[in-house]
Amino acid sequence: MPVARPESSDSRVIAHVDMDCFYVQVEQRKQPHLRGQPTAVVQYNSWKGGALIAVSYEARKHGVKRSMRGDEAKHVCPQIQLVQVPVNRGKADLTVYRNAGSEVVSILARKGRCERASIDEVYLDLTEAAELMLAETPESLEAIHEEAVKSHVLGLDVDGVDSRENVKKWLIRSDADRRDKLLACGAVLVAELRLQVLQETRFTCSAGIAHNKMLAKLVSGMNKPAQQTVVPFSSVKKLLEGFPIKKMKQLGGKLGTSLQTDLGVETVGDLLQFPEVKLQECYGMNTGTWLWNIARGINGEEVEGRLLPKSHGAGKTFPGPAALRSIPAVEKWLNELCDELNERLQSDLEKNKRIAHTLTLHASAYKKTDTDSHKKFPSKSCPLRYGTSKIQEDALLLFQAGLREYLGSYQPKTSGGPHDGWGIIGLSVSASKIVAIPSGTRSISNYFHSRGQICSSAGESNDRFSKTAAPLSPSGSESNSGVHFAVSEIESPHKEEKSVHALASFDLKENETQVCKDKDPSFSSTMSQHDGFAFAQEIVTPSSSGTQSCFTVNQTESQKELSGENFLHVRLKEKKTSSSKEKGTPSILNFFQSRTSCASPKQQHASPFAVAKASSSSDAESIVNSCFEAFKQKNLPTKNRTRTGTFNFDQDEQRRSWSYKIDEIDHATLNELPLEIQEEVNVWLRPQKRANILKKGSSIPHYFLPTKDK
DNA sequence: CATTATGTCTGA
DNA sequence: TTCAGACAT
Repeated sequence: MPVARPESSDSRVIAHVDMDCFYVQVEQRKQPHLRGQPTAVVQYNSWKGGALIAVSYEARKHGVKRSMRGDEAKHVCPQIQLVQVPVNRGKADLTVYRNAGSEVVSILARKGRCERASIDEVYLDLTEAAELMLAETPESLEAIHEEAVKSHVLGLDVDGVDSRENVKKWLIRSDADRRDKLLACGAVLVAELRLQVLQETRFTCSAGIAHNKMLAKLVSGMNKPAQQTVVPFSSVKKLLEGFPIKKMKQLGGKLGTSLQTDLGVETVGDLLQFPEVKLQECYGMNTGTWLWNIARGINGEEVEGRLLPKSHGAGKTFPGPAALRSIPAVEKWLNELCDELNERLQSDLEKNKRIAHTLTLHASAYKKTDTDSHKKFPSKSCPLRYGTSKIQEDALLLFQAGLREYLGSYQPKTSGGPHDGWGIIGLSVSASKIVAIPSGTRSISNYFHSRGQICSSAGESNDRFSKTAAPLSPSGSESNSGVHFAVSEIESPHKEEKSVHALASFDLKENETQVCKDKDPSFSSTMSQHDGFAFAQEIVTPSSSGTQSCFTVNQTESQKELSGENFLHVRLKEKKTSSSKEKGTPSILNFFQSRTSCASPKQQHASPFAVAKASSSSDAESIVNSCFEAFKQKNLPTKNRTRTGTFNFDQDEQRRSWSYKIDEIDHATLNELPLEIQEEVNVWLRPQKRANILKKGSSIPHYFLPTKDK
């Protein structure tokens, strides 16, 4: 349920950035000939052409919709290009999209706190940057970004015909409410970011800019693709009063339906008439207050500074006849899933220096013969031990524990034989409680050094753990440095039995635990062992993943380089030449359109690409590709440079300031250290309790107080 | 037999 | 803490 957060006066500048049909764009970048074509990304081609999970805007024009089958889509739009999601280990593999999402995040995080909301969406808190812009350049907003001028400003465009002149006037209006000015700055900042995303990734996105997350999210999709929408303070009420309640985030499900059927609420405006207490009675304290606030455009949720996912999961469904009906079949697929999970954990460890602490198995099942076939297959979790085979082993144990519980006491003795009347419809394994390995140096480091116990390779002490590093997922070209444990020792069977096996926190009943013990003698190891060192196994195995590059470049510097090459202007001054563009065909789209025009002689000089392409190719796409490659090469060497103004780190990580380097610690010898130090180490490796900071009792200036109004 | 695969968050 | 369930893309 949504939680109502107390709110301070909202002059924040919040943006929600949403990639346009993201998976399609990823595929189109890979196969440029698909650009501009009706395209959809589909997974599992075999059954009815597979399920569409992303649809290009060209295809949407032809009536193609997500949730269509590939066959349906072909029927509606015969020319449609269907691209399959990559399949690995017999299952869909979304790695390329995750990595592409990380590329985008690393760019969007440049100007303020950034929260990765999903694989293709982020929230930004640009308040500080906007305030700075307002303070530093009082009238210099004259140099309005070309893209910002094409913002849609709600309330400004009566009938959707807000000329860009009007928008420009609004953006630089000197008599404006301070909040509007801040939003105007936000619009400029977001426009710049979107352009940077386009330049550096070739992906377009849309955005909403408002005073809180809810409003920003609400409008980010209002003008798609490749456009942005601003919600001035003064237009909030009108925006919300007619807005369908079910389309509000969080209200698309049962709660929204209840609002409709039980309270007769169809629009957000309808909600205004209900007293807070009434809503609280119906839906509880938190949800009630949240609803009351939402109706008034109030939403105090903070943008969390988080660029990385909190968990990793790998799963697959086995619909109908594909259901798994034997333990060996389950084991086979579990192994595949765990293998993928392990690969992603390895990658996270290497790239982001993070360690997951909990392994969870989810499954869904049916029982043929049984009456209570509605019973859910229980999820089970246990401490996570690194290493494919360990994960596989533990996952299978979890599954078996779950299965026993699921089947209850009455199971045929012939259990294990094929077809016992049960079937597994879905399987997934996930890793959670991921914590960053802290950075810095400390006395412990000295301790090891003074004892000559250095285990990391000499000069490889890394800055990557420090705050200046940008631990973002796809950074494939990174050297395999960073974590240097004495793996050989830890991995020896001897050590393994001694200190690594740990499945203590199985939440099983006594008899179930007993069964597990039968299969795993080390089952009774303790939690603390797990917390400390279980992860150390197999982590050095070089990961074969990560082929994508991460373009984290110094912004100003790349701008120079770019403009020097006339690749694209980032901060454009007033440009009178390109004024013919309509709202519906935003100029950011011209990034690609102009490419096309590259091929046409008459417009060549007008295209930024004309300079770089050297007229060597007649293929517009290849021209752009070569431009892009040139850009990459120019900027890649700088990618590890410190960036200013970034917010790349988990708060946990930021709070702690350690003065040792964890990668210099020989974990195999940790057990022999003074207990004091052992405990300290354990603390870093244990998930940190998150401080529960709720701003209680702060004043709540409301957009539309029933009493004060407005 | 079919929105798949993944993710976040809250309440119990 | 763990697990179930809601919600989202």
